[in-house]
Amino acid sequence: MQSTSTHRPPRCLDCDTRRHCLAAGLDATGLDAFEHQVVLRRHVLKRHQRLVARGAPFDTLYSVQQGQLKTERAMPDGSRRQVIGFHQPGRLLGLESLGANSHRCDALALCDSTVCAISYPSLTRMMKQYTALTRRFHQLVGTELDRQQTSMLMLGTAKTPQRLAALLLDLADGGGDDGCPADTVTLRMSRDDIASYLGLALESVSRQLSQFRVAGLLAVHNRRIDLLDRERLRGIAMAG
Amino acid sequence: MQSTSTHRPPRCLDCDTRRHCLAAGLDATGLDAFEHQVVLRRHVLKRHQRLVARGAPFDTLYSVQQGQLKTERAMPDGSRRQVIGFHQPGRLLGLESLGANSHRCDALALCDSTVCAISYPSLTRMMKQYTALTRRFHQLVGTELDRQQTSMLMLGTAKTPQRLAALLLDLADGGGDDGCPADTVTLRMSRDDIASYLGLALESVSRQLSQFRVAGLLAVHNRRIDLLDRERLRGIAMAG
DNA sequence: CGCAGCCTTGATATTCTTCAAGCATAGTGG
DNA sequence: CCACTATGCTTGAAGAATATCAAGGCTGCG
Repeated sequence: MQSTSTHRPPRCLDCDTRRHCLAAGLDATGLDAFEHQVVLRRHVLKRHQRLVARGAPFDTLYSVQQGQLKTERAMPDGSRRQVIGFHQPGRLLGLESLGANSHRCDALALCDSTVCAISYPSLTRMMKQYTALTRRFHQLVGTELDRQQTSMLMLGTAKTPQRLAALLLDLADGGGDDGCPADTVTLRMSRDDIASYLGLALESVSRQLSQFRVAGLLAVHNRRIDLLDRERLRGIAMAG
Repeated sequence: MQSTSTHRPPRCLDCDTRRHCLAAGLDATGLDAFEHQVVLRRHVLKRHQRLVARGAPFDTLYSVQQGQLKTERAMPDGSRRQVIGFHQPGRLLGLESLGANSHRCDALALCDSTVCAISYPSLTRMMKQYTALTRRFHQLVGTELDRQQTSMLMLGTAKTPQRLAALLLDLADGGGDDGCPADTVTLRMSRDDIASYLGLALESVSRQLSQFRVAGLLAVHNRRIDLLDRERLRGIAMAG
């Protein structure tokens, strides 16, 4: 972890993403305990700043409060990197390290972001008492596994158009600040990141975007994408 | 879940895989509580028998005691299936459903197997009291996420030879009944299953096995594979 | 204004899939 | 016990999808 501002953004009670985060479902007392015993601090990250480095000792999970991050993973020998996930507010980072002593992924901010550092030992302690917290934690873990399996399914069986359409729709859902689908998606990541995540060459991503544009499915303005025909995109994402 | 024998195979105390399963690390008292309060029953499965059907209400996890199972996943519309994982003794099934009300995967026995059904509500209750159990559960969850991310990395970035070499070495590790690497691997799954898991056509798997054979890396006797040159296989799995 | 990074597009090369045929194996019933 | 059949596996040839190589354009920042 690298140096970050020590400024403390919204406390749990005032936090916009409380509804979706690990603390969701806690009452006022619980929320207070969570904030003081479990949340170690809040990190304010600048674009491209690293939050977690692979190999760092694991005792902290991270909850995205604002912004967006990517997690990356490399082969043991360093060859072949891949983006494993894009993380929007409410998602938990570091879960794949629960079985190890050290973090298994790098995590980097795609835009200016804030992240809550969560003490894993303290979380464990607090879960003994707060069933709602345990339930929520397990929910997030399950969702994460589910999401990854969906990614595996994409990487294993889907062609380029399906992969890209699915990602765009994914980013659009929950991309609206209200958590609702938005008709315009701002890509916070480079074409390179997208390609890596989808298991494609970056040129393929570029070409596919152009094809979607020509087909009238969307409009491309740099990293802003206007979804013009959600229905057809959804059809492509599902069945090709 | 389909009908299974009601015979109860090894109790926890006598179980060979206790060392690797969810109950690892529990003392005698804990083990007793685990067996009586958390383990609902043990399923004896015949080859090809289904343990879990996608969509079944979720309140049970499964721990593999003996044998091997595969989990499969399909697109919502049913097109495109993929094998998500092969599960050997000690592994937990159903974790991806923790965030949902219903199971998200199918699970099928690849050979005659026994599986412990674990009540998720009871497990949650018992974890409040037994820290070691919580720790172990989180460890298994983390390992599962880690494993899946490694699969994503393979599916996204690796060529055919790398994928297959990595799988063979994976199956060899822990394939020995003592949990140690074995020099001969018995594939419990079809070429089709392997291909699906690796995101390839089954013909590609077959061809690649032949190439490995010609190169003197292994010998193929149906589903029994003798690994003749682990080192070179490992090199291929890592860097191609 | 100009540089640097990012993105698009085109041409070519490669990998993998698909289609098709034949072989081997394990299981079945005579 | 043996022949028979279904299933799974291997191999070959053709074709499709995608990567790679190469060049040029756009954009945002200094």
